[in-house]
Amino acid sequence: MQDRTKKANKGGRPRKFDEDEVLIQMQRQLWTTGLSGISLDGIARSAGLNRPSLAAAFGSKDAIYGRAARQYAAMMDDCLSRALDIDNLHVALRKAFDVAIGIYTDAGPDGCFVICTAPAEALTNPVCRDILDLSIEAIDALFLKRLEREQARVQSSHGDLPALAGMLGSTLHSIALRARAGWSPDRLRSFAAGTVDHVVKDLVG
Amino acid sequence: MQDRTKKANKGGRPRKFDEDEVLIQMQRQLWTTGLSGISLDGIARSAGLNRPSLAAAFGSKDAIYGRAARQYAAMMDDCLSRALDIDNLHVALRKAFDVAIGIYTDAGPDGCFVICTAPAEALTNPVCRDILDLSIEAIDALFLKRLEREQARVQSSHGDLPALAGMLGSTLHSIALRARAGWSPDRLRSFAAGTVDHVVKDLVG
DNA sequence: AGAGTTTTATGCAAGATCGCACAAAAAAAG
DNA sequence: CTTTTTTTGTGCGATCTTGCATAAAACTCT
Repeated sequence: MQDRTKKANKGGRPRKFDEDEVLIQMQRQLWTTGLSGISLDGIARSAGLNRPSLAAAFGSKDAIYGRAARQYAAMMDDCLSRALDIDNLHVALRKAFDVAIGIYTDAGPDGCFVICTAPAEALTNPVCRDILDLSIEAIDALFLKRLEREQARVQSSHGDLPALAGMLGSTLHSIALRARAGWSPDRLRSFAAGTVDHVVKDLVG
Repeated sequence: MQDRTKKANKGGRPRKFDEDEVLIQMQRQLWTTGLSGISLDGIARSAGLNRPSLAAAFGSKDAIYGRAARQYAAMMDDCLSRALDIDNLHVALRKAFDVAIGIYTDAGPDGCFVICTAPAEALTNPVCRDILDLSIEAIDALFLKRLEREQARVQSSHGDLPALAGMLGSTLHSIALRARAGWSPDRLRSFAAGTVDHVVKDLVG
């Protein structure tokens, strides 16, 4: 009966590594190589611990990927939610895309962890399929919620909200891919502005 | 000095396979598993020939992927161009998305070959990076060309054409991912309609 | 200090992967 | 019929990958 997190230590040799820290390192590795692009050996090396330790702490490669992906998705949701919390819709949307573009390009042309690495194996690996599906729905829901809040604020019934939210989600997906293809942050921001301006004008103007 | 295609046969044992036919089979295999999701052994098995023959005819796994991807991109470009050739903008765009959705879902929830398999290894494999970048630019260009044609037809200077083309391209990218996540053709068509209607209204209405 | 517990670190064994070599087979050319 | 050319099919060897076993190390609790 293994506990998912660190079990309440009642003795035993102490770990040489911090679980969260190692998870971040493995996340970065999987982010750049994809799930099948790296072996358990490679992950262990890049995380600075040996394979049996890693296997004991995290399990199989799929399990590691799953945890890394969920951690990423939660972080992303958090960052976007905070940005979208801004009162002015236009500012909120631009901020949300700015934040995302930052994450997609800060450490290199990485793009989105989920959007760029999960699809490749979504047909053969339930872990990838599930996280992909969940992430897509989550992003749509995030934008839709923000647009609904805006529509409630101004009493206008302009615009098909789910469609507009879908356009914002699509733009984010595409930016994730374009970042991976090497587009510069500036170019990505300008690209995002096109859709954002459009959506805001349609809803408010 | 190897010829890329079949060299003008002036003797020698005849091949037991058709090169184009085998390429299609390998393309389908790579489409579902991704580049790193299958071994040369597996590709050879699924194509019905043995590894040395395959290596002699096509080269490394990267070379195979490159040819499969280029073939797919050319096919896609062709299909979309034909659809966009329709005079009525609204009909043309809907047709283009219908065709794409067909390709993305006809044989299962495959999504787009390039968009779903290239990003994962784009950072570590120049072949993947290049085909991804090219495909993104090609799709943008395709939509932009069609919108410019429309703007020339009606003498209106409404709308930021590159931005609108980008929104259409983003929608196509997103649909490629959503198809891979298991969305039904009907749901995808309805999703596409949201952006298409929007773009058409902005440009023409 | 001793017992119990947990992690570390090394290493082995089985299987996958891939490049390459080599002989046999099948066709054209002389 | 022989030579030349090209493909086929088998198989070997080196490396990678992964699960598992095992002994030593480090810490807690009694």
